[in-house]
Amino acid sequence: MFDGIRQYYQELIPKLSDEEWLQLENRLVIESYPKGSLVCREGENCKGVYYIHKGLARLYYTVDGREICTGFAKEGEYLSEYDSFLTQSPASQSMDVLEDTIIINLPYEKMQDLYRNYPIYNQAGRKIAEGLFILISRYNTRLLTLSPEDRYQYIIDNQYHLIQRVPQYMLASFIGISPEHLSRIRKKMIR
Amino acid sequence: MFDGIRQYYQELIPKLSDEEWLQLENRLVIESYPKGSLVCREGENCKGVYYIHKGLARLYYTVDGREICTGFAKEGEYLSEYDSFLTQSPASQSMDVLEDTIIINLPYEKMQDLYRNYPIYNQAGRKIAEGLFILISRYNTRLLTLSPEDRYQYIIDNQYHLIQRVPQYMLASFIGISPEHLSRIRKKMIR
DNA sequence: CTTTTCCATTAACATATATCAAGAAGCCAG
DNA sequence: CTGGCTTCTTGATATATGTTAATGGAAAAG
Repeated sequence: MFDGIRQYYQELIPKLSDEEWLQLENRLVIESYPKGSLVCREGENCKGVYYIHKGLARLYYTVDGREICTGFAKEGEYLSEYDSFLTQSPASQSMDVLEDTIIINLPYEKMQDLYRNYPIYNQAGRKIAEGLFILISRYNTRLLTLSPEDRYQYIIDNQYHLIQRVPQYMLASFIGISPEHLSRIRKKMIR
Repeated sequence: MFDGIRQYYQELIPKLSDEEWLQLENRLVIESYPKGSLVCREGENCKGVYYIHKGLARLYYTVDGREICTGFAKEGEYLSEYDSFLTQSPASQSMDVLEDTIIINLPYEKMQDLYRNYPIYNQAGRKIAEGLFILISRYNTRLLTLSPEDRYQYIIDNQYHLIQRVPQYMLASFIGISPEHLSRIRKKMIR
């Protein structure tokens, strides 16, 4: 069960000891979410950082009753409304799962506890934050510098699993356009 | 000279010792940039994280010969093409200064050196990365969920110094619209 | 299976925002 | 001062993209 996540941390902290790992493992919580269910809700404090053991999760804003997706995570990846998690303030995005999903959750209090008592985890925390920064920064770059068509092409080239597992109208909002417009772009690209 | 930046780190690491601080101070480099000069250029590896001691710096993409601003930093704030800095890969944005500016630079190698020999700085690195994540994440939120008019209003309410120190056409690209459109929005808001 | 719901496509139309072009205003340099 | 940059404004026009609505197919539910 914990093999994947242990390897994940082992790569962040090469010299992680068995004892230190055990301290983390003892703080992890396994949670199971049926397809379509909410992991955390906009307006509430995000209670964890979520490692996806199996399944697919999504992060999204709700604006005027419409959903705008900003991120997805599949097996072996992390996802969280990290702003809300870090500041323990109301989230501006919700998180739900698009398939039956098993999550390994590191709750906020446990994580602070870990930082305090096992300072080596600051190194993991640093690299996680750095990784999330790079992720959102590149997402931003694509939104600001590429055309809608090129943004879709980027997904085809680099995140093809999303094309297979995520409904097209969600991908449309992910690249910042309407579902109808994406449909037209696809039609044009086929020619 | 180093008072501001020392206090900055002291807040990130409350129990920072004099010895540890000295190790950081010895690695800092003071740099002076005349108004309009480049701190780092798109396509090149970003060599530092820059603490602004005096002046005003800006981060921007160049797309089809046009500049798109994504961030500003004034005295007491940090700025960097952090993706490029962390990965030591070509930057997708350039950084320049809008006024005569004095920067305190922590170069990449020195920072890695610090992480290795003084692990406590992982805590500072974590908090800096977390802070930068929150910054870009909220910028993203505003771009995706607010109207152009509300994004401009946000600057008036929360970053008024930008209105005073940054040319309007740069602010326009910062909120994701053309200079002409911002001019019209301003006209409408005056009424 | 059959029914319902969800999703993708297509077309006609609407609109926000960009672009182009010109002039006015402010500001710096000689 | 005065002439030249740079920036801001304004108007006319263009266009990318959104919106609305209808259709058909696929997938899920019973």
